[in-house]
Amino acid sequence: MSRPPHSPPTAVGQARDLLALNVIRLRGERGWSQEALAFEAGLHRTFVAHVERRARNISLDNIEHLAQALGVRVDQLLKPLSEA
Amino acid sequence: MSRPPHSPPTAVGQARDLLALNVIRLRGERGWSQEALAFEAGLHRTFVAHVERRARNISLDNIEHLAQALGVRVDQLLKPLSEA
DNA sequence: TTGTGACTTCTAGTCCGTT
DNA sequence: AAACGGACTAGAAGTCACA
Repeated sequence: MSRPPHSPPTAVGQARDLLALNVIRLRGERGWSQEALAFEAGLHRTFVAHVERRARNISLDNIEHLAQALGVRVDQLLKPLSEA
Repeated sequence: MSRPPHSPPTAVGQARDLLALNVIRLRGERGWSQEALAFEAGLHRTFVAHVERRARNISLDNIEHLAQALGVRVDQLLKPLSEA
C-alpha cells in the first residue's frame, strides 16, 4: 500500500553514512583537512568532524554549504559510493 | 584556490527548492495528501507543509524519513527535476 | 486539504580546550 | 591532523489554532 515493489529496503541512519563517506572521500581527493573544508563551507571544524563520524544530524542548508565547498551538487553528497 | 574548474555555480537555497519540488511531485504521483505522507514518514502534517513551502531547514534524518515514506533513495529527493 | 505564524523543547552548531 | 569533551547559543523539531 505504500512502497514501489522494487525499491531496496533502506535502513534508517544510512543517510548519515552516505554523507559521511562522500564528504570524507571528496575532502581526501582535494587534500583538505577538516579545518580547511570547514572554512570553505563556513562551518566549524568540530562540526565537520562530527558529521564525518555520523554523530550529528546536519541540516539541509549546511549539506548545501558542504556541497558547494566541495564543488559538487547536493545529491552527489548522498549518492551511494558505488555510483559516485 | 578551492573549487574544481568545471563545477557549475550553484545558488544558495536551491537545495530547499529541489527537495520541495521532488517531495511535491512524488507525493502527487502517489495521490497522497500532505497528511498521508506525514503519517508514512512519522512526521507532523504541518511540518511537511512547511518543507514543501521551503519554510524550514529540514535535517538529514527527516529527509531520510521522507525518502523512505516515498520509497525512493535520499539522493533522489535532491536531484534536479530534469534528471528525476 | 493546505498555508502560516507562533510557541516550547531539544539538538544542531560554535567555541574553548585536551588527548 | 583528527578524536573527543564541556558549556554555551542559535535554530530545527514538533505542535497548535486558525485562515
